[in-house]
Amino acid sequence: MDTKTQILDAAEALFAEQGFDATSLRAVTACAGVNLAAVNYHFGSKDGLLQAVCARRIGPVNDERMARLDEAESQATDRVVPLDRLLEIFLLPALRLGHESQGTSFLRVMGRLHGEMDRDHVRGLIEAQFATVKHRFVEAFRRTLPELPDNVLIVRIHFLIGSMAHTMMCPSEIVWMSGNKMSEPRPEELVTRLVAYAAAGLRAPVETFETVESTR
Amino acid sequence: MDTKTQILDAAEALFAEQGFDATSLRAVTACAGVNLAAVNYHFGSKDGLLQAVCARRIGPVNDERMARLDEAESQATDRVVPLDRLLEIFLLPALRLGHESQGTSFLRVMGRLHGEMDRDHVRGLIEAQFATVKHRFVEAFRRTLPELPDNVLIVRIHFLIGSMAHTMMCPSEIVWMSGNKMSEPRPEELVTRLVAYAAAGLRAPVETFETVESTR
DNA sequence: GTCCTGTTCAAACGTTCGTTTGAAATAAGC
DNA sequence: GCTTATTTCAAACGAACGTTTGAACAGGAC
Repeated sequence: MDTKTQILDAAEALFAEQGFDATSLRAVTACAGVNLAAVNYHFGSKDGLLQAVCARRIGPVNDERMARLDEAESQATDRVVPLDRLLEIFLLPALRLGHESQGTSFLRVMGRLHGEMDRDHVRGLIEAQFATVKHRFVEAFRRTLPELPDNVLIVRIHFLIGSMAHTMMCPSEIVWMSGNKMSEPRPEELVTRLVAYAAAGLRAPVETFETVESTR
Repeated sequence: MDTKTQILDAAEALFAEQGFDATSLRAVTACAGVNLAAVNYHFGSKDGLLQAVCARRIGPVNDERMARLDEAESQATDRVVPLDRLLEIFLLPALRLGHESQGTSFLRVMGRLHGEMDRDHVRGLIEAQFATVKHRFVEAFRRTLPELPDNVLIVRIHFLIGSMAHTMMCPSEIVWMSGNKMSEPRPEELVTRLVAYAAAGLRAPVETFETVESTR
């Protein structure tokens, strides 16, 4: 029983460091201090290991998101949750993983997987885990931003998820972009800043077109 | 001479489809219709091929960004380019690659590389290509948003780049998020929407803290 | 024609990978 | 305490990988 979690911890760390493809099962088992065959015995295959690594973290995060959303909607009138609160509910459980000792490196795994969504097994894994969360939050955003046309809302949520994924994946890029004058912000700061940034973006007036085409 | 570009085209397409690690040189050379050894002959190694694939597209994009920024700054008073114009200059050359026949798949390569920034050879490659662009645009953003503290500005630019990278990498996620009710937007529409969204986000009032901590 | 330079080719090299195997070790059931 | 079932282990398997090699081929220069 201990072997399984040892493998999961090692795999999580190594996947985060080097990516899924670049991490060999030999490296995982060596880092975990177990036999090479243990991965195939406990998880069936390397893909099965990836699935288990993800499920262990995503499940609780999405459960917390849903619970908080349920609570906020039940307290609100007409189930309309204010935008800032909605964003915080969506972002905080995910970004706060970085502070828990075990979940530190998982953020990078998730961010990385987001970038591999087009590979079939990864895509299926992600969509299965996030289908209900997506549905519930899109609905909630729609309720709190009723003036926004649906296609605009969807694209803007896509931008939001991009910022979130990018921040989860490579927060160190902030350091580089500041010319090494900043250190990596704490997750709470990132959430606060992203909530303010995305709330303003989501509330922006809907664009009138042709502003871009005319510059060509 | 033809062999080189045939390899570059094939590699670009396959890297975009499957990622760098998952693409074998045998697949590249088969797709290009050339001999396996041609890659090592013309590009030295698989990493060299990746570098060449990137350089071929990033160079012109960044050149165009710089040229447009130069032009806009010279026309503006005190070199202060309006925020919307600045965003458009930054985003359009990158996102418009998707419309050119040859560059279609390169967006995914770039987006993917953004997610692999922590692997040393990739990081070095990206930072070298983007160092001057980063510097110039951070300065330009700072001039047009002088009221924003530097650490806030940097983090918000990071959010912007996340939205851009995510949009370049997996625009099809928009289709999924809409429940297959939308089709993939054209690049011009994406730029217009992202400009409006990011401009509002960048202009948002600076956050007063403790709004998040208090909810724990 | 002869040399020289640049390019292509089939074949192989050595490594590393994910996975499998069958026996040894450990734990559990009764 | 013998018999199950479960878990570990060393070793190997076959496949796929990036890279190298050395011969074959091309086409100008002179």
